Formats: sequence, structure tokens, C-alpha cells
Amino acid sequence: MTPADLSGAVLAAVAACLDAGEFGATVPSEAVIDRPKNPEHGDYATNIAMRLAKPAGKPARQVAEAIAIRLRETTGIDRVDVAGPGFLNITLATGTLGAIAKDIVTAGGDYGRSDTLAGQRINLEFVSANPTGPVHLGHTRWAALGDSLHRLLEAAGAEVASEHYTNDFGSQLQKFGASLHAVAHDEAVADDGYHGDYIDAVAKQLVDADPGLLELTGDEAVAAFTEAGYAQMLEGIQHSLRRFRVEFDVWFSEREMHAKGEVDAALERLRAQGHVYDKDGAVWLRTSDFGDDKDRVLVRSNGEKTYFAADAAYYLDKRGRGFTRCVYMLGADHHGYVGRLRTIASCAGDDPAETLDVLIGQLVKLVRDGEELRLSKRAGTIVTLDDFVDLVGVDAGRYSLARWSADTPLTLDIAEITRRSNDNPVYYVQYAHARTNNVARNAAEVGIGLDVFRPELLTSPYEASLLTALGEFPRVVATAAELRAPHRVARYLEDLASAYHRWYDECRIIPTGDDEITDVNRTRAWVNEATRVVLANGLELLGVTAPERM
RNA sequence: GCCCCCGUAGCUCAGGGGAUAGAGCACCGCCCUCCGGAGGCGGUGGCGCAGGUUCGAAUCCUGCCGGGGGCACCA
Repeated sequence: MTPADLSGAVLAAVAACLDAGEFGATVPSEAVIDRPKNPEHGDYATNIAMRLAKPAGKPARQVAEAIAIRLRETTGIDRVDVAGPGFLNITLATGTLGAIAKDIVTAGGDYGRSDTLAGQRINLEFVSANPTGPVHLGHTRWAALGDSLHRLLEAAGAEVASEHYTNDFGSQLQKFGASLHAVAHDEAVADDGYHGDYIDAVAKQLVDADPGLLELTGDEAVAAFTEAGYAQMLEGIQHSLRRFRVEFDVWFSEREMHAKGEVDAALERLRAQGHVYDKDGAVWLRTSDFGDDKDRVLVRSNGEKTYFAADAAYYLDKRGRGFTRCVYMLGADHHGYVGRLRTIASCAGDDPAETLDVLIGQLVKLVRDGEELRLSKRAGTIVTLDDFVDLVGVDAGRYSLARWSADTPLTLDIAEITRRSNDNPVYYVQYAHARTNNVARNAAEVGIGLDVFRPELLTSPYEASLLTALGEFPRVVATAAELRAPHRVARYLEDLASAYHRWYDECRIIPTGDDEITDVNRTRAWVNEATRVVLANGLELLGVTAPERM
């Protein structure tokens, strides 16, 4: 019996109470099923009686007693106790609880998938690194979280496209090209140009590949460096991300959007909807109508379209492609943009609460030997995605970034996240997975396979806590997707690994010495396999490998 | 001045109204006749402050204090 089944049973019991006139209320749409922290409180608990107490006009414990009487008649439920202010503490019959092991093994890679977000078409934009520099540590946090979220949303049944917006249009790219040009000619780079060490390296690479670049003069020369540098950086960005196991469905070019006239079309559309006006030679969007503190410029008096205009067009483009929801993952330094994105949506006639989801990620710091590794493009000591992967590896890197909520500033200690011991959550979880494989191999050698399954034999409290933990997985995936919080999956896997290790210590799959192999051992092999499945599925959602041996 | 995020153990952080607030690090201990000790068990120690909503608040609301980040005809 899964938590979802149990929820249904509880609601049925409530309905039976209402039919019998025990109290007046309506049947809620769902019953919240908790896993109590204290094992004395049963396998599961629900607070439904306390929620119904008010509409019923009766004390919660009285409501609970009435529900408990009905619930006790449910097949598979061993005990129902009313406790505290009106909790219903439920203990399942051992065979009922254990049955889930077989369900999980049968479902295999599909276990954890659901249709809770079915029908949603989600555009998920993240990283969107400017092609004027490498992918840095801030992007890397989003790369790990964004790619995991992509996997999570799909697992929850949504149709998802992950997208990287490449800002390959406008003055920044030109400044980048001018900087490369200057360095290649041993000239000083402008103060507002690009200065990192990588500029020297890229300029040298470009010239080595095409010495003719140095022969060009004037605007043509800068343009050539701009294009060659852009191509080089974009390829580098794509390579770095792929190495980090991050895949994008769409690489969106701002330049192409301009070329197709989409930005002009967007301006016209907004103008037709009455939100655009001209003042001081510039074109403005009346964002103040939607809560912004002042209006924003779309086209400057010199005729150049602002980044904001492109963003408006980009949003309209996404909606035009049929996405019902646009998720933006932005760094904390861009949070001022949230309001303006909402305004764009409002001006376009959308309800931002329905179509827009902006996630703000706080900064990441990397610490080694108690000292912060500096992240500063200007100083040329930028920490890049590639540096990060070189230092800690893809698995430890992805896991360490994905296990923390995006909205807290994060400090990672390199020594801590690369340690190969149980101190380190990524190895702790991976080791648990390797251990399930190892146990299965050893079990197979002595003739214990997945043939006999008698769940009523799984009577240990360690088994109960492992089995209820396994049963949580689909709900964890669904809520993590809904809250856009991949770290919940990581935390869950750590809990699961812990429950597994404890169970492994207490409940042997392979008998000791000359002890005979029994159906208990055979049934436990299913529990071991179910755990393997869930750990593998969970790690897959995080983009972390699940090794069979370590 | 206005806006956003964050204040939970000595440190890094989990806890989307529920029972005795958790994990790792650090510190102090314990467990290998037995499926991998990359494991298990135990101890020390905490919700910034003040109100409010609720049967019940770390969680929701308000104010204050502290930290971070934003408020361009830049991107």
C-alpha cells in the first residue's frame, strides 16, 4: 500500500463517517499522509481529523475516533491510534507495507514518474552565458540545478524544453571583439573592454588559426575578431556544459531573433496594445502601469533597441511557440529584472502568476584551505565551470551544487566535497547504490534471486522504515518538480541511503555461516533491489552517475 | 529612499502549519567470528528580536535589528 493508496483509504473512511452522520463536513480533495519521526507513532500519520474539526464543529479527537473506527476496517491496515491533539497514527499490516518492494522492482526506471504536471508545456531557460567569456561558477550552479530541474519536470509529466539564450547581439559582443583585436595587436584594451587572462589566450588562438586576421584593418578587422571570438566562445560554452552533462534542447540566438524582425514585431504588438509611447526621442514601455516604479526604454533616442526590448520579444517568442509556462533561472544580481519580466507578461495580456516563474539563485563561493577562490572577471581570476570540474569532478560538482536550495548563498569547501568517505553526501549515496549491487551479486552467487516474494516476512522495524522511505520517492519527485527544488531529491536520497545502511547492518540478505537460506532472505533480496532502483532513479534525476562498484 | 533574498548548533546548511526542530563538519566516546568500515551506534550544542493569525508557527502576516544583492536612453 502506497501513501497515495492510504490517502484514498482515509478519504473513504471520512466519507463513511459523513454517510453515517458522525459529523458534518465535506470530504477534502486529499488527505495529507506523513511519515512520523517517532516510530511509536506508526508507519504513517494523518492530520485530517484536526483539519475537519472546525467544519465539523466537534473536538478533533472525537472526529479522529470516528474516522479511526472506519479506517480500522480497511484491508491491510493493522492498527489505527488516535494520538496527541487528534493525529491518526496508522500501522500497516507487514505484508501490506512490504508489497511496495515488488511494485518498485516491477516499475524499474519508471518508479517515481508521475503525471502531476501533465499538460504543462514548460520553457526552462538557464545559464544563458554571454559568449564573451567562459562559463563561470555562478552559471555552474544554474547548470546543475537547471539540468536537474529539466529531468524532474519531465518525470512529473510536463513537456519541457531547456533553453540557452545567447546574447550575441549588441555592444557587449563588439567590446569583446575590440578587446581581442587590441590584444592581438599588442594595444591597450579599453577600460570598459574585457580584460581577463582568457582574452589573451583566445586572441592568440584566433591568430594562430588564421594569421590573416592581423592583416585586416578598421571596422572590418574588429568585426572579424568579434565573429571569430564569438564562435570560439560559444563552442567553448557548449563544450563545457556538455562535459558537465548539461544538455539544452534549444540554443536561442538573440541575433537571429533580431534578424527575423521579431523585436520590431514585438514593439508593434505592445504598441497596438496601448502600452508604448514616445518621449524625448525614445520609445518607452509603460511598465509603471503594472507596478514598476518608472517606465522603461525600449528604443533609445539614438535608434538602438535596448536589451529590455529584446527580452520582451523573447518572452513573446516563447509564448508564441506554445509554452504555457516560462521558467527563468537568474542570478541574484539580476533580481531587479523580475518585476520587468512580469510587466512584459502583463503588457502582453498574460497573467504573470500563471505563465512566469522566475527563480533567483544566490551567489556561490568556493573555499580551499579556508580561503576563498576569487571570482572576478576583471582581475582575470575567474573561477570557471571547467576549473570547477577539474577540481572536484562532474559527480561531486553536480551533486554538491544541487543539494542546496538556490535561494541561500552557498559556500563550498573543495576538500569537503571531494572527500571519499561518508562525510561526503555524494559518496555516501553513491556508495549505498554500489552496496546494493554488491549485495545482489553476492546473493546471486549463493543462489538467492528474485523468485520468492513473501512481504509478510518483512517484520523488522528497520525494514518498515526503509520500506516507507522507498514509498516516499514519487511524492518527493512530484513536490521537487512543483517547487522547482531539485535539492529535495538529494536530501531524500541521503535519508534513503541512511535507512538502507541501517537495514543492511541489522537485516542480513545472505545468511551467516551454515545458516540455511530462507524465504526471508529471498524476500529481502527484493527490498535490496527496490532500493537499488530508487537510488539509481534519484541519482539520474540529479545527473549524477550511479556506480555499480566503487 | 525604494525593491528582492537570507538570519536555525561553533561552521556549512535541511526543515513549503503538526507530535521531542534535523544532517554533515568540528569536538568526546563505542561497534569488525558475519553480505565492502566509502558502514553502524551514542554524547555535547540552536530557531535574530517583538507583536499578530491558528487548536497548533522555524514555517503565514506586520514592525524592528543584522547580512547579501539590486534600483540607467548598460547588458
